[in-house]
Amino acid sequence: MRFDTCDNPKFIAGHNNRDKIIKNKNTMAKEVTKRSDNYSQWYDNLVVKADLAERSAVRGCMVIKPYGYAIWEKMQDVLDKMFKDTGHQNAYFPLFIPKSFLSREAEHVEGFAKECAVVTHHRLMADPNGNGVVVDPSAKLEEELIVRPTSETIIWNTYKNWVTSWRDLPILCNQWANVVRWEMRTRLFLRTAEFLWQEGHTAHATRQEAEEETMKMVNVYADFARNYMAVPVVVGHKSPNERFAGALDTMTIEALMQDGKALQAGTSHFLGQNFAKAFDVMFTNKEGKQEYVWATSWGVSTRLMGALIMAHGDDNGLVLPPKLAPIQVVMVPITGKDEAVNNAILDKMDSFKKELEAKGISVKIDSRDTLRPGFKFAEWELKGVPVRLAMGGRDLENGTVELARRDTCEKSSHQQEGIADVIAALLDDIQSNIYAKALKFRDESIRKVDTWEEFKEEITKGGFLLCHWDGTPETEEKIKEETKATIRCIPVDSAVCEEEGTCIYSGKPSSRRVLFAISY
RNA sequence: CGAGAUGUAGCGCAGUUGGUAGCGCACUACGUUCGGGACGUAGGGGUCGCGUGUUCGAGUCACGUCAUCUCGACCA
Repeated sequence: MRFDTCDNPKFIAGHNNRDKIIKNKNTMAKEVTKRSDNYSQWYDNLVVKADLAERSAVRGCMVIKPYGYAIWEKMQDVLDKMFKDTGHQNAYFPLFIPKSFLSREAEHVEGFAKECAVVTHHRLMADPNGNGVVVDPSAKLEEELIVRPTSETIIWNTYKNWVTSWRDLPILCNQWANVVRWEMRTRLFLRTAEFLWQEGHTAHATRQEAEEETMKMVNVYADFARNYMAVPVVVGHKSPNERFAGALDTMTIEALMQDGKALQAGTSHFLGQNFAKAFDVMFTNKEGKQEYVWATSWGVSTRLMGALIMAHGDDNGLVLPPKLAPIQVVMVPITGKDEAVNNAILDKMDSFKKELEAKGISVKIDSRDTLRPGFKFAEWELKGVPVRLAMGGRDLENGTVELARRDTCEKSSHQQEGIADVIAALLDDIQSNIYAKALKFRDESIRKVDTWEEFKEEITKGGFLLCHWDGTPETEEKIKEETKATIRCIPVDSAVCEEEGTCIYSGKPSSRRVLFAISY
């Protein structure tokens, strides 16, 4: 485990009342847990304190607050464009699925049955005993409805009517939706009973085309994670044990969190003809023969929010990559008694704001006059705003401003002239810096391990272990039982993986290494 | 569903051998402040999770119940 702290002593130095600062530091220490003390608590704490989300009155369900939702919306905007650029269209399918649909595909039902919410009645009535309302027994549904845990079944039942000829293919649809999976234990963003996601569902005439689609979309996710979230990911295939229920192959992007645990951040499934057969979706091919359609599905969820928080956050709060930050620059005026000076500062800030907005940079001027600057600094750091600009009476005289970057907490003084260009460059630099930092951490956390003894020791330290595996589900299961570690993926892309060796657990021969970790 | 813990103001907590509820933060008003989480003064806010019992009297004791959290099993 490793944490980079950002406890800059400059924040304290020079203040004329050290006792007060220390007192306040203590107060904060109580409020915000440090990562090294308790990583889970730090995470939960941060999600709430940074105003991203909170627990709701409904068991296992969260309220995503405006600031958190704004980040999700930015993610949606980028992903939606990427989907459309790769030829997909949005559509919407029902929240409810007839219960019988779920059982059409045997593995699928087995995978999801345990976590489905079921609608049994369509009406309530006043309780005859006077205790509020009860279900109206006469309103029992003929066929019960499942609240979708994922939409393959309802969608493939629909696609049946959309496809008759090879000319109708491919179908490339995506939907933005909520789904419900009744989990035993929940954590904000990482695992909630209801969550938001997108699910792409495509239908193809050939196996090859569907396999290419599966690969294409996992690469879209990897691209998004790396270039927008600034989170490095490993792309690979899931082992049969970890595969999506009903898929022939599941591809995944795996990210590493700062506590050394892995997080599955997105998946893309090659479904073969399983759902086409279950829902009887056939087409006439160019040769005039009847054939089952080939399918894929792929999704990312609000879990990405969790990945974002855990990949970059520090003991001062959230650290947002500029490309996804709802507010990229916050301006804090340092005001005093002189109203003329205060107004001049705010006027300057307004002009900076216009310049920045012309460059497509989002800016907030924090002109709340009942709060002191120090409080605002701390608050915007907690919320992860990439760049802060502060300006007071002295700056006004000198023609300068102070810039602070969230990723390193470094402060610097700049001339007002050309400040928009400086900030634009700084945002780019922050984006690449936090990626570089996360990449360095991730790369340093990948180790090759060749003996079982070493494996048991190393896995407790967190990170990814590259090991030989004999390819059997039994061995994977044993390793999981003894160490809690699972195969996160069989990496597609790594030259280091492809070498002969012997399975770490069984000693049987293996032709390539796979990636193990303890995961969320 | 197995093991453990906790429910007292919006949040975090204290509350002694049972005697009628308090602290910090937050909140409201006014004033002084404002370059790293300000200070003063004055305020407001509670079915002590719920129920039953013991008692003259229950936040406190007993039994029951509900909820939440942590750790397991399950999962994007």
